Amino acid sequence: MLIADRYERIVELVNERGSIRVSELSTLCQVTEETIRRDLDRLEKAGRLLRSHGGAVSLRDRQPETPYAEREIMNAAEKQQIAREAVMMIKPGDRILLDASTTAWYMASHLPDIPLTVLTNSIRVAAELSGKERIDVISTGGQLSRRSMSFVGHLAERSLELYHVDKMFFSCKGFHLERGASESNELQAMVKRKMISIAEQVILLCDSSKFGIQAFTHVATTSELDVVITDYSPATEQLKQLQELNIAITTV
Amino acid sequence: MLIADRYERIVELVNERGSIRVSELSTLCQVTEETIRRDLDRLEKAGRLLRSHGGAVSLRDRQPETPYAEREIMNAAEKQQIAREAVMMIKPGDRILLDASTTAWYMASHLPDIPLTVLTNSIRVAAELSGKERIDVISTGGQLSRRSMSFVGHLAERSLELYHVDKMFFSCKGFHLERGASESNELQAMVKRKMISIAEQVILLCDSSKFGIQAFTHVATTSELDVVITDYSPATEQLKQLQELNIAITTV
DNA sequence: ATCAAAACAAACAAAAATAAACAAAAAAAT
DNA sequence: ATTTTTTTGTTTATTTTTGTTTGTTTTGAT
Repeated sequence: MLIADRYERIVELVNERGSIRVSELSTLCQVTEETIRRDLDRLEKAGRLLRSHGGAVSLRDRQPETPYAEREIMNAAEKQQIAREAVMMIKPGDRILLDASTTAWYMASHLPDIPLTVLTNSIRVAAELSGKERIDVISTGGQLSRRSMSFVGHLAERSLELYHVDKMFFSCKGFHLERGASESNELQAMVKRKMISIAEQVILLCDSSKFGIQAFTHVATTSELDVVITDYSPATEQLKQLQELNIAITTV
Repeated sequence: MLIADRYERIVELVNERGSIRVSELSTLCQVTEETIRRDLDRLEKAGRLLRSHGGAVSLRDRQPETPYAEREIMNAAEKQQIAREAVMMIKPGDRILLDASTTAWYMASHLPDIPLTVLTNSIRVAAELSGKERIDVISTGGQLSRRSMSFVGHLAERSLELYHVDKMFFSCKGFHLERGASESNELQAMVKRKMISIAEQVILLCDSSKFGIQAFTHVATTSELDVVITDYSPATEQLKQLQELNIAITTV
């Protein structure tokens, strides 16, 4: 069994039963208790369960039910999956950039509390990360955009110019293989374009609802992307196209 | 049963019945009374119930409506009064600056939804104002300061340099007639000094707990202030001093 | 006020769980 | 093919939990 499969199995079991002992997981997964303990440590850091002496407890039922605003979010489960996958790309010490998308917000909530520098224009991301002490959070500032609870405009772009980051994680309204990533709002698009220009590696978080869509404003050509994380399974033809552009695609 | 499960069970039982005896919990959970006592100590420390001789009582229904963080705020009523008074100084079309103090946050919540431009380094102020559509909100951005949920540092100061405002409303740790306004945190102090430099009119929001106090870092000399709003009644001598410096004082 | 029962706190010891260190095996990177 | 990294199991401390014992404090009835 793959290690990731075991992780999934453990989380599943914990959520199913509410709580479970290390010893039980050990026999169920056919690995020693030590291994299970190490797994639980990681899963706890990843925010997928809670450790307790002797075993682990589920986060479900305990965490406040998803707030009103969140229930309306499209493809929430897929976005969460994409966010989890994206978090796995992050190493301690990384300087990363998160945009004001829902998926980036999910990423923030799944980020382990490790030394990191996070630059963002999202209030929600900043607020979420305020609870993680080891993470250095920097906000771009700028004009408040109510709809996305983020900062845009000249000041936001100007602030971004001061920095350089290892990885940028962002989402958009639409993603089209030939036409690239696009956004419905001009101000948001401008901020994202600036973000791309200061990032070493550009990672698009793209749930299936965005595939094949072209929105109002151009944000990035496909070749500007380095990685696409998605729950959509592209056709063989499309995969070849991405390969030719040297873009890694991760399907969750 | 896992320890965490027992904790949950205890809290649940306490909340269900309002109160419960150690002996009863002991038989229900199948552990000795000593263990229950230790559990109750921890749960009380975690703020999940209240200890009492012989057992524990629920916190439910006892909780005040103001959230936990707000309960700890010193002189909350006075600060609210000061905030209301300060809001009365604001005219439609004003460009104002709010710092990251509790009083400024209260001001934000009392601001009417009129055409205004508000510049701030506080996340709470920005979030509060996101509900008022006619107000243009601009955040400075910068490094996140967890304690005050605000932005500080070079970027915050740099952003401020781009603007000029009619009125700045701020608070501080201490205010001393001879020594001026002071702050305990150097980074916050630097931001506030910068704020003062870009404001036409400087208004200090000063509840009585701050009067006569001198904190670590200097923020502003008394003569830099234009208005002081306070719930403290200064002595005639002090009033004369303020008058000589041409500083208006409003006592709420 | 006095006293006995109940409740508690502190100290200790045994058991369970965990953490740390190390080496072997497996997987990934070069 | 090799080196490096990651994962895993094993062994050995260390910590946490729990029950027990002993002495102290609180409570409520006399």
